[in-house]
Amino acid sequence: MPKTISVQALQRLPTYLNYLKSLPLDKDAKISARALGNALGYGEIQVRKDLSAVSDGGKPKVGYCTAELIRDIEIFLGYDDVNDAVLVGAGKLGKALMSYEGFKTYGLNIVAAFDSDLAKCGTDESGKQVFPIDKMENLCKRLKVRIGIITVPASSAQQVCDILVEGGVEAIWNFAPTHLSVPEEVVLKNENMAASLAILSKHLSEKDWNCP
Amino acid sequence: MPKTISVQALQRLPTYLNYLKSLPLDKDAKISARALGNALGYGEIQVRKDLSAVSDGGKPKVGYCTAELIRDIEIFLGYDDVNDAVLVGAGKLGKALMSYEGFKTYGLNIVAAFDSDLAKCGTDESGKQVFPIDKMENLCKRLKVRIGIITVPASSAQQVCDILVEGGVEAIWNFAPTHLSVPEEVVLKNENMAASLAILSKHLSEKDWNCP
DNA sequence: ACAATATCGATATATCATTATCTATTGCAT
DNA sequence: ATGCAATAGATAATGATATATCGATATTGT
Repeated sequence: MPKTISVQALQRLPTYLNYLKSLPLDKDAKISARALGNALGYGEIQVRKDLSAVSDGGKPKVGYCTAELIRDIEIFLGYDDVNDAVLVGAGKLGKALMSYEGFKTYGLNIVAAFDSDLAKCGTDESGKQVFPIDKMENLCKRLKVRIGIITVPASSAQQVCDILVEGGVEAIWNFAPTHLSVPEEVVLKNENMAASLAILSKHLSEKDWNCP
Repeated sequence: MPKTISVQALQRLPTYLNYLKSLPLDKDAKISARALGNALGYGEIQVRKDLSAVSDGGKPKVGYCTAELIRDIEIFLGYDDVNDAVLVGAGKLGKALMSYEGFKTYGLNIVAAFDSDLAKCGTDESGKQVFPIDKMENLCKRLKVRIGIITVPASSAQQVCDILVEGGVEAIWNFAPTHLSVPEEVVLKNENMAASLAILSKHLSEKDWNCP
Protein backbone atom coordinates (compact mmCIF):
# COMPACT_ATOMS: atom_id res chain seq x y z
CA MET A 1 0.00 0.00 0.00
CA PRO A 2 1.48 3.33 -1.05
CA LYS A 3 2.00 5.86 1.69
CA THR A 4 -0.40 8.75 1.53
CA ILE A 5 0.51 12.39 1.79
CA SER A 6 -1.60 15.50 2.01
CA VAL A 7 -1.42 18.13 -0.67
CA GLN A 8 -0.15 20.60 1.88
CA ALA A 9 2.60 18.28 3.02
CA LEU A 10 3.55 17.60 -0.57
CA GLN A 11 3.99 21.30 -1.12
CA ARG A 12 6.20 21.59 1.91
CA LEU A 13 8.60 18.94 0.69
CA PRO A 14 10.47 21.24 -1.70
CA THR A 15 11.02 23.61 1.19
CA TYR A 16 12.55 20.89 3.31
CA LEU A 17 14.64 19.81 0.39
CA ASN A 18 15.83 23.29 -0.29
CA TYR A 19 16.82 23.84 3.30
CA LEU A 20 18.55 20.50 3.63
CA LYS A 21 20.58 21.18 0.53
CA SER A 22 21.67 24.52 1.89
CA LEU A 23 23.33 22.77 4.81
CA PRO A 24 27.04 22.05 4.71
CA LEU A 25 27.43 18.79 2.92
CA ASP A 26 28.43 16.09 5.36
CA LYS A 27 27.82 12.49 4.59
CA ASP A 28 26.96 11.54 8.13
CA ALA A 29 25.19 14.69 9.25
CA LYS A 30 21.98 14.20 11.19
CA ILE A 31 19.14 16.57 11.85
CA SER A 32 16.24 16.39 14.26
CA ALA A 33 12.67 17.13 13.36
CA ARG A 34 12.72 19.94 15.88
CA ALA A 35 15.78 21.61 14.37
CA LEU A 36 14.32 21.32 10.90
CA GLY A 37 11.00 22.70 12.04
CA ASN A 38 12.58 25.63 13.86
CA ALA A 39 14.58 26.57 10.81
CA LEU A 40 11.54 26.60 8.58
CA GLY A 41 8.87 27.79 10.95
CA TYR A 42 6.96 24.51 11.20
CA GLY A 43 6.01 22.47 14.26
CA GLU A 44 8.14 19.46 14.96
CA ILE A 45 5.23 17.05 14.85
CA GLN A 46 4.24 18.28 11.46
CA VAL A 47 7.77 17.79 10.25
CA ARG A 48 7.80 14.21 11.46
CA LYS A 49 4.48 13.51 9.86
CA ASP A 50 5.54 15.01 6.55
CA LEU A 51 8.78 13.09 6.54
CA SER A 52 7.14 9.83 7.52
CA ALA A 53 5.53 9.75 4.10
CA VAL A 54 8.82 9.88 2.25
CA SER A 55 11.51 8.38 4.42
CA ASP A 56 11.78 5.22 6.41
CA GLY A 57 12.45 7.05 9.58
CA GLY A 58 14.91 8.72 11.82
CA LYS A 59 16.44 7.42 14.99
CA PRO A 60 15.56 8.55 18.50
CA LYS A 61 18.11 10.80 20.11
CA VAL A 62 19.80 11.25 16.74
CA GLY A 63 17.33 12.50 14.18
CA TYR A 64 17.26 11.93 10.47
CA CYS A 65 20.24 11.39 8.28
CA THR A 66 20.44 14.52 6.16
CA ALA A 67 21.83 12.86 3.08
CA GLU A 68 19.25 10.09 3.10
CA LEU A 69 16.48 12.58 3.60
CA ILE A 70 17.58 14.59 0.60
CA ARG A 71 17.67 11.50 -1.54
CA ASP A 72 14.30 10.24 -0.29
CA ILE A 73 12.55 13.54 -0.94
CA GLU A 74 14.05 13.84 -4.39
CA ILE A 75 12.94 10.38 -5.32
CA PHE A 76 9.50 10.93 -3.89
CA LEU A 77 9.06 14.14 -5.84
CA GLY A 78 10.39 12.57 -9.00
CA TYR A 79 13.27 15.03 -9.28
CA ASP A 80 15.53 12.19 -10.26
CA ASP A 81 13.93 11.69 -13.62
CA VAL A 82 13.56 14.69 -15.82
CA ASN A 83 10.26 15.85 -17.20
CA ASP A 84 10.30 17.63 -20.52
CA ALA A 85 8.13 20.70 -20.84
CA VAL A 86 7.18 23.27 -23.41
CA LEU A 87 6.40 26.88 -22.69
CA VAL A 88 3.83 28.92 -24.57
CA GLY A 89 4.06 32.70 -24.60
CA ALA A 90 7.52 34.17 -24.96
CA GLY A 91 6.65 37.45 -23.29
CA LYS A 92 8.42 38.88 -20.27
CA LEU A 93 7.27 36.23 -17.84
CA GLY A 94 7.83 33.46 -20.35
CA LYS A 95 11.39 34.60 -20.97
CA ALA A 96 12.03 34.85 -17.26
CA LEU A 97 10.95 31.26 -16.78
CA MET A 98 12.88 30.09 -19.81
CA SER A 99 16.11 31.44 -18.42
CA TYR A 100 15.56 30.27 -14.89
CA GLU A 101 18.27 27.74 -14.25
CA GLY A 102 16.70 26.48 -11.07
CA PHE A 103 14.10 24.34 -12.82
CA LYS A 104 16.76 21.82 -13.66
CA THR A 105 17.13 20.92 -10.03
CA TYR A 106 13.40 20.28 -9.89
CA GLY A 107 13.59 17.84 -12.76
CA LEU A 108 11.94 20.23 -15.19
CA ASN A 109 13.47 20.76 -18.58
CA ILE A 110 11.97 23.30 -20.95
CA VAL A 111 12.74 21.90 -24.36
CA ALA A 112 11.13 24.56 -26.50
CA ALA A 113 8.90 27.60 -26.45
CA PHE A 114 6.14 28.85 -28.72
CA ASP A 115 4.64 32.18 -29.54
CA SER A 116 2.06 33.41 -32.00
CA ASP A 117 4.15 36.51 -32.64
CA LEU A 118 6.62 35.57 -35.34
CA ALA A 119 8.90 38.40 -34.25
CA LYS A 120 9.53 36.54 -31.01
CA CYS A 121 10.43 33.32 -32.78
CA GLY A 122 13.98 32.17 -33.32
CA THR A 123 16.59 31.60 -30.68
CA ASP A 124 15.88 33.25 -27.37
CA GLU A 125 18.63 34.86 -25.29
CA SER A 126 18.29 31.89 -22.97
CA GLY A 127 19.47 29.73 -25.84
CA LYS A 128 16.12 28.06 -26.24
CA GLN A 129 14.26 27.88 -29.50
CA VAL A 130 11.00 29.78 -29.88
CA PHE A 131 8.72 28.33 -32.56
CA PRO A 132 5.55 29.62 -34.17
CA ILE A 133 2.57 28.30 -32.32
CA ASP A 134 1.21 26.25 -35.20
CA LYS A 135 4.14 23.88 -34.81
CA MET A 136 3.22 23.19 -31.23
CA GLU A 137 0.78 20.30 -31.35
CA ASN A 138 2.98 18.35 -33.67
CA LEU A 139 6.14 18.98 -31.76
CA CYS A 140 4.56 18.00 -28.48
CA LYS A 141 3.48 14.71 -29.95
CA ARG A 142 6.84 14.02 -31.54
CA LEU A 143 8.83 14.76 -28.41
CA LYS A 144 6.26 13.22 -26.09
CA VAL A 145 6.28 16.32 -23.94
CA ARG A 146 4.34 15.83 -20.72
CA ILE A 147 4.18 19.33 -19.27
CA GLY A 148 2.94 22.56 -20.79
CA ILE A 149 3.59 25.95 -19.24
CA ILE A 150 1.19 28.71 -20.20
CA THR A 151 2.40 32.30 -20.01
CA VAL A 152 0.14 33.93 -22.55
CA PRO A 153 -2.46 36.62 -21.84
CA ALA A 154 -5.70 35.45 -20.27
CA SER A 155 -7.62 35.98 -23.49
CA SER A 156 -5.79 33.27 -25.42
CA ALA A 157 -5.02 30.92 -22.56
CA GLN A 158 -7.89 28.49 -23.09
CA GLN A 159 -7.14 28.21 -26.78
CA VAL A 160 -3.49 27.47 -26.10
CA CYS A 161 -4.48 25.02 -23.42
CA ASP A 162 -6.67 23.08 -25.84
CA ILE A 163 -3.84 22.77 -28.32
CA LEU A 164 -1.53 21.47 -25.62
CA VAL A 165 -4.09 18.87 -24.61
CA GLU A 166 -4.46 17.86 -28.24
CA GLY A 167 -0.72 17.50 -28.38
CA GLY A 168 -0.89 14.93 -25.61
CA VAL A 169 0.41 17.05 -22.75
CA GLU A 170 -0.53 15.52 -19.41
CA ALA A 171 0.03 18.39 -17.04
CA ILE A 172 -0.48 22.11 -17.43
CA TRP A 173 1.05 24.85 -15.37
CA ASN A 174 -0.98 27.95 -15.92
CA PHE A 175 0.34 31.44 -15.23
CA ALA A 176 -2.48 33.24 -17.02
CA PRO A 177 -4.88 34.89 -14.61
CA THR A 178 -7.87 32.91 -15.75
CA HIS A 179 -9.64 29.64 -15.26
CA LEU A 180 -8.97 26.85 -17.70
CA SER A 181 -11.02 23.77 -18.36
CA VAL A 182 -9.16 20.59 -19.09
CA PRO A 183 -10.15 16.95 -19.44
CA GLU A 184 -10.19 15.03 -16.20
CA GLU A 185 -7.02 13.11 -16.92
CA VAL A 186 -4.94 16.25 -17.38
CA VAL A 187 -3.48 17.82 -14.27
CA LEU A 188 -3.88 21.56 -13.99
CA LYS A 189 -1.97 23.75 -11.58
CA ASN A 190 -2.71 27.44 -11.50
CA GLU A 191 0.03 29.78 -10.44
CA ASN A 192 -2.40 32.29 -9.22
CA MET A 193 -0.64 35.51 -8.39
CA ALA A 194 -3.91 37.33 -7.97
CA ALA A 195 -4.85 34.86 -5.26
CA SER A 196 -1.62 35.51 -3.41
CA LEU A 197 -2.09 39.21 -3.72
CA ALA A 198 -5.57 38.84 -2.34
CA ILE A 199 -4.11 37.44 0.85
CA LEU A 200 -1.56 40.20 1.26
CA SER A 201 -4.00 42.90 0.46
CA LYS A 202 -6.61 41.53 2.81
CA HIS A 203 -4.15 41.29 5.66
CA LEU A 204 -3.16 44.87 5.11
CA SER A 205 -6.69 46.15 5.15
CA GLU A 206 -7.47 44.09 8.23
CA LYS A 207 -4.57 45.68 9.99
CA ASP A 208 -6.17 49.01 9.23
CA TRP A 209 -9.43 47.90 10.81
CA ASN A 210 -7.96 46.47 13.99
CA CYS A 211 -5.36 49.04 14.83
CA PRO A 212 -6.87 52.43 15.53
CA MET B 1 -19.24 41.57 13.66
CA PRO B 2 -17.24 41.32 10.43
CA LYS B 3 -18.02 38.40 8.19
CA THR B 4 -15.41 35.69 8.23
CA ILE B 5 -13.90 34.04 5.23
CA SER B 6 -11.57 31.10 4.90
CA VAL B 7 -8.16 31.57 3.36
CA GLN B 8 -9.12 29.23 0.57
CA ALA B 9 -12.26 31.15 -0.20
CA LEU B 10 -10.33 34.40 -0.17
CA GLN B 11 -7.99 32.98 -2.78
CA ARG B 12 -10.90 32.00 -4.97
CA LEU B 13 -12.35 35.49 -5.01
CA PRO B 14 -10.01 36.84 -7.68
CA THR B 15 -11.03 33.94 -9.89
CA TYR B 16 -14.68 34.78 -9.52
CA LEU B 17 -13.91 38.39 -10.18
CA ASN B 18 -11.92 37.63 -13.25
CA TYR B 19 -14.64 35.46 -14.70
CA LEU B 20 -17.41 37.92 -13.93
CA LYS B 21 -15.46 40.67 -15.62
CA SER B 22 -15.02 38.55 -18.71
CA LEU B 23 -18.78 38.40 -19.18
CA PRO B 24 -20.51 40.80 -21.55
CA LEU B 25 -21.15 43.95 -19.60
CA ASP B 26 -24.82 44.28 -18.85
CA LYS B 27 -26.02 46.42 -16.01
CA ASP B 28 -28.86 44.12 -15.07
CA ALA B 29 -27.27 40.76 -15.83
CA LYS B 30 -27.77 38.06 -13.24
CA ILE B 31 -25.88 34.88 -12.64
CA SER B 32 -26.67 31.86 -10.54
CA ALA B 33 -24.28 30.18 -8.19
CA ARG B 34 -24.58 27.02 -10.23
CA ALA B 35 -23.68 28.73 -13.50
CA LEU B 36 -20.73 30.44 -11.88
CA GLY B 37 -19.57 27.19 -10.33
CA ASN B 38 -19.87 25.25 -13.55
CA ALA B 39 -17.84 27.82 -15.41
CA LEU B 40 -15.03 27.71 -12.89
CA GLY B 41 -15.14 24.10 -11.83
CA TYR B 42 -16.42 24.69 -8.30
CA GLY B 43 -19.46 23.23 -6.58
CA GLU B 44 -22.47 25.49 -6.35
CA ILE B 45 -22.66 25.28 -2.58
CA GLN B 46 -19.09 26.37 -2.30
CA VAL B 47 -19.78 29.29 -4.56
CA ARG B 48 -22.70 30.41 -2.43
CA LYS B 49 -20.66 30.10 0.72
CA ASP B 50 -17.77 32.05 -0.74
CA LEU B 51 -20.02 34.80 -1.98
CA SER B 52 -21.97 35.04 1.25
CA ALA B 53 -18.87 36.52 2.85
CA VAL B 54 -18.65 39.39 0.42
CA SER B 55 -22.09 40.17 -0.89
CA ASP B 56 -25.39 40.72 0.74
CA GLY B 57 -27.01 38.00 -1.22
CA GLY B 58 -28.62 36.87 -4.35
CA LYS B 59 -32.26 36.30 -5.01
CA PRO B 60 -33.95 32.92 -5.30
CA LYS B 61 -34.84 31.91 -8.84
CA VAL B 62 -32.73 34.81 -10.14
CA GLY B 63 -29.22 34.57 -8.84
CA TYR B 64 -26.73 37.29 -8.11
CA CYS B 65 -26.53 40.61 -9.86
CA THR B 66 -23.28 40.44 -11.79
CA ALA B 67 -22.43 44.10 -11.52
CA GLU B 68 -23.03 44.23 -7.79
CA LEU B 69 -21.00 41.09 -7.29
CA ILE B 70 -18.06 42.57 -9.14
CA ARG B 71 -18.21 45.70 -7.05
CA ASP B 72 -18.58 43.78 -3.79
CA ILE B 73 -15.61 41.52 -4.49
CA GLU B 74 -13.44 44.43 -5.53
CA ILE B 75 -14.24 46.31 -2.38
CA PHE B 76 -13.73 43.26 -0.24
CA LEU B 77 -10.32 42.62 -1.78
CA GLY B 78 -9.33 46.23 -1.49
CA TYR B 79 -8.82 46.67 -5.21
CA ASP B 80 -10.39 50.07 -4.99
CA ASP B 81 -7.56 51.57 -3.01
CA VAL B 82 -4.03 51.26 -4.26
CA ASN B 83 -1.17 49.74 -2.29
CA ASP B 84 2.31 50.92 -3.02
CA ALA B 85 5.03 48.33 -3.30
CA VAL B 86 8.73 48.11 -3.94
CA LEU B 87 10.45 45.29 -5.75
CA VAL B 88 13.92 44.02 -4.93
CA GLY B 89 15.94 42.19 -7.52
CA ALA B 90 15.79 43.55 -11.06
CA GLY B 91 16.67 40.26 -12.71
CA LYS B 92 14.54 38.52 -15.30
CA LEU B 93 11.67 37.71 -13.01
CA GLY B 94 11.82 41.10 -11.36
CA LYS B 95 11.65 42.86 -14.70
CA ALA B 96 8.77 40.68 -15.77
CA LEU B 97 6.80 41.66 -12.70
CA MET B 98 7.74 45.32 -13.07
CA SER B 99 6.31 45.47 -16.54
CA TYR B 100 3.21 43.48 -15.78
CA GLU B 101 0.36 45.90 -16.29
CA GLY B 102 -2.18 43.64 -14.65
CA PHE B 103 -1.12 44.50 -11.12
CA LYS B 104 -2.82 47.85 -11.43
CA THR B 105 -6.18 46.16 -11.56
CA TYR B 106 -5.33 44.35 -8.34
CA GLY B 107 -4.60 47.60 -6.56
CA LEU B 108 -0.86 47.01 -6.56
CA ASN B 109 1.47 49.75 -7.65
CA ILE B 110 5.19 49.10 -7.87
CA VAL B 111 6.69 52.49 -7.16
CA ALA B 112 10.36 51.58 -7.40
CA ALA B 113 12.79 48.72 -7.67
CA PHE B 114 16.19 48.03 -6.15
CA ASP B 115 19.18 45.97 -7.06
CA SER B 116 22.64 45.49 -5.63
CA ASP B 117 24.09 45.40 -9.13
CA LEU B 118 24.72 49.02 -10.07
CA ALA B 119 24.64 48.07 -13.75
CA LYS B 120 20.96 47.31 -13.40
CA CYS B 121 20.18 50.66 -11.79
CA GLY B 122 18.69 53.56 -13.67
CA THR B 123 15.46 53.58 -15.60
CA ASP B 124 14.13 50.18 -16.52
CA GLU B 125 12.47 49.48 -19.85
CA SER B 126 9.21 49.36 -17.95
CA GLY B 127 9.75 53.02 -17.12
CA LYS B 128 10.32 52.31 -13.47
CA GLN B 129 13.37 53.49 -11.59
CA VAL B 130 15.85 50.95 -10.27
CA PHE B 131 17.89 52.21 -7.33
CA PRO B 132 20.94 50.82 -5.57
CA ILE B 133 19.89 48.68 -2.68
CA ASP B 134 21.40 50.89 0.01
CA LYS B 135 18.75 53.50 -0.70
CA MET B 136 16.00 51.03 0.02
CA GLU B 137 15.37 51.29 3.72
CA ASN B 138 15.24 55.04 3.60
CA LEU B 139 13.04 55.22 0.57
CA CYS B 140 10.58 52.73 2.03
CA LYS B 141 10.25 54.82 5.13
CA ARG B 142 9.86 58.08 3.22
CA LEU B 143 7.21 56.75 0.88
CA LYS B 144 5.52 54.64 3.55
CA VAL B 145 5.60 51.62 1.28
CA ARG B 146 3.61 48.72 2.70
CA ILE B 147 4.49 45.84 0.39
CA GLY B 148 7.86 44.44 -0.57
CA ILE B 149 8.36 42.01 -3.44
CA ILE B 150 11.46 39.85 -3.30
CA THR B 151 12.85 38.50 -6.56
CA VAL B 152 16.48 38.06 -5.61
CA PRO B 153 18.35 34.74 -5.49
CA ALA B 154 17.69 32.57 -2.46
CA SER B 155 21.09 33.30 -0.99
CA SER B 156 20.40 36.99 -0.39
CA ALA B 157 16.67 36.82 0.23
CA GLN B 158 16.76 36.84 4.02
CA GLN B 159 19.12 39.79 4.06
CA VAL B 160 16.89 41.77 1.70
CA CYS B 161 13.87 40.77 3.74
CA ASP B 162 15.41 42.15 6.93
CA ILE B 163 16.09 45.48 5.28
CA LEU B 164 12.51 45.70 4.06
CA VAL B 165 11.23 45.00 7.55
CA GLU B 166 13.55 47.67 8.90
CA GLY B 167 12.10 50.01 6.33
CA GLY B 168 8.66 49.50 7.79
CA VAL B 169 7.22 47.24 5.11
CA GLU B 170 4.20 45.35 6.43
CA ALA B 171 3.79 42.61 3.86
CA ILE B 172 6.31 40.62 1.90
CA TRP B 173 5.74 38.70 -1.27
CA ASN B 174 8.59 36.27 -1.66
CA PHE B 175 9.50 34.73 -5.00
CA ALA B 176 12.86 33.40 -3.83
CA PRO B 177 12.82 29.64 -3.38
CA THR B 178 13.67 29.77 0.29
CA HIS B 179 12.14 30.19 3.68
CA LEU B 180 12.18 33.63 5.27
CA SER B 181 11.73 34.55 8.88
CA VAL B 182 9.84 37.72 9.62
CA PRO B 183 8.43 39.31 12.76
CA GLU B 184 4.95 38.21 13.66
CA GLU B 185 3.31 41.43 12.58
CA VAL B 186 4.64 41.22 9.05
CA VAL B 187 2.65 39.17 6.57
CA LEU B 188 4.64 36.81 4.43
CA LYS B 189 3.36 35.14 1.30
CA ASN B 190 5.58 32.74 -0.54
CA GLU B 191 5.09 32.34 -4.25
CA ASN B 192 6.47 28.91 -4.19
CA MET B 193 6.94 27.68 -7.71
CA ALA B 194 8.81 24.65 -6.50
CA ALA B 195 5.76 23.67 -4.47
CA SER B 196 3.55 23.90 -7.53
CA LEU B 197 5.98 21.88 -9.54
CA ALA B 198 5.99 19.28 -6.83
CA ILE B 199 2.30 18.76 -7.38
CA LEU B 200 2.58 18.42 -11.13
CA SER B 201 5.56 16.18 -10.92
CA LYS B 202 3.93 13.95 -8.34
CA HIS B 203 0.76 13.59 -10.37
CA LEU B 204 2.78 12.59 -13.39
CA SER B 205 4.74 9.96 -11.55
CA GLU B 206 1.56 8.61 -9.98
CA LYS B 207 0.06 8.23 -13.43
CA ASP B 208 3.02 6.09 -14.32
CA TRP B 209 2.35 3.82 -11.37
CA ASN B 210 -1.33 3.35 -11.94
CA CYS B 211 -1.51 2.98 -15.68
CA PRO B 212 0.35 -0.06 -16.91
C1' DA C 1 -54.52 32.61 -7.17
C1' DC C 2 -51.90 28.54 -6.89
C1' DA C 3 -48.78 25.00 -7.87
C1' DA C 4 -44.30 23.92 -9.87
C1' DT C 5 -39.61 25.02 -10.16
C1' DA C 6 -35.31 27.24 -9.65
C1' DT C 7 -32.56 29.19 -6.54
C1' DC C 8 -30.69 30.95 -2.18
C1' DG C 9 -29.30 30.46 2.85
C1' DA C 10 -28.52 28.00 6.99
C1' DT C 11 -27.48 24.01 9.41
C1' DA C 12 -25.45 19.60 9.72
C1' DT C 13 -22.29 16.09 8.16
C1' DA C 14 -18.07 14.38 6.12
C1' DT C 15 -13.45 14.99 4.73
C1' DC C 16 -9.01 16.68 5.23
C1' DA C 17 -5.08 18.86 7.83
C1' DT C 18 -2.87 20.26 12.00
C1' DT C 19 -1.77 19.98 16.69
C1' DA C 20 -1.58 17.59 21.12
C1' DT C 21 -0.82 13.52 23.89
C1' DC C 22 1.22 9.43 24.94
C1' DT C 23 4.46 5.53 24.45
C1' DA C 24 8.71 3.43 22.90
C1' DT C 25 13.40 3.70 21.54
C1' DT C 26 18.09 5.32 21.57
C1' DG C 27 22.30 7.40 23.23
C1' DC C 28 24.80 9.38 26.98
C1' DA C 29 26.35 10.22 31.61
C1' DT C 30 26.91 8.38 35.84
C1' DA D 1 24.53 -1.62 34.24
C1' DT D 2 21.07 1.98 35.20
C1' DG D 3 18.59 6.10 34.94
C1' DC D 4 17.83 10.39 32.41
C1' DA D 5 17.10 13.24 28.40
C1' DA D 6 16.11 13.64 23.70
C1' DT D 7 13.72 12.07 20.02
C1' DA D 8 10.77 9.32 16.86
C1' DG D 9 6.19 7.23 15.98
C1' DA D 10 1.39 6.25 16.69
C1' DT D 11 -3.01 7.62 18.14
C1' DA D 12 -6.45 10.86 19.50
C1' DA D 13 -8.40 15.48 19.59
C1' DT D 14 -9.01 19.82 17.50
C1' DG D 15 -9.65 22.85 13.77
C1' DA D 16 -10.46 24.12 9.00
C1' DT D 17 -12.64 23.24 4.69
C1' DA D 18 -15.81 21.14 1.54
C1' DT D 19 -20.10 18.81 0.65
C1' DA D 20 -24.82 17.40 1.53
C1' DT D 21 -29.48 18.17 3.27
C1' DC D 22 -33.34 20.86 4.17
C1' DG D 23 -36.44 24.63 4.40
C1' DA D 24 -37.60 29.28 2.59
C1' DT D 25 -38.48 32.53 -1.14
C1' DA D 26 -39.06 34.49 -5.62
C1' DT D 27 -40.56 33.79 -10.46
C1' DT D 28 -43.23 31.51 -14.01
C1' DG D 29 -47.05 29.20 -16.12
C1' DT D 30 -51.48 27.59 -15.72
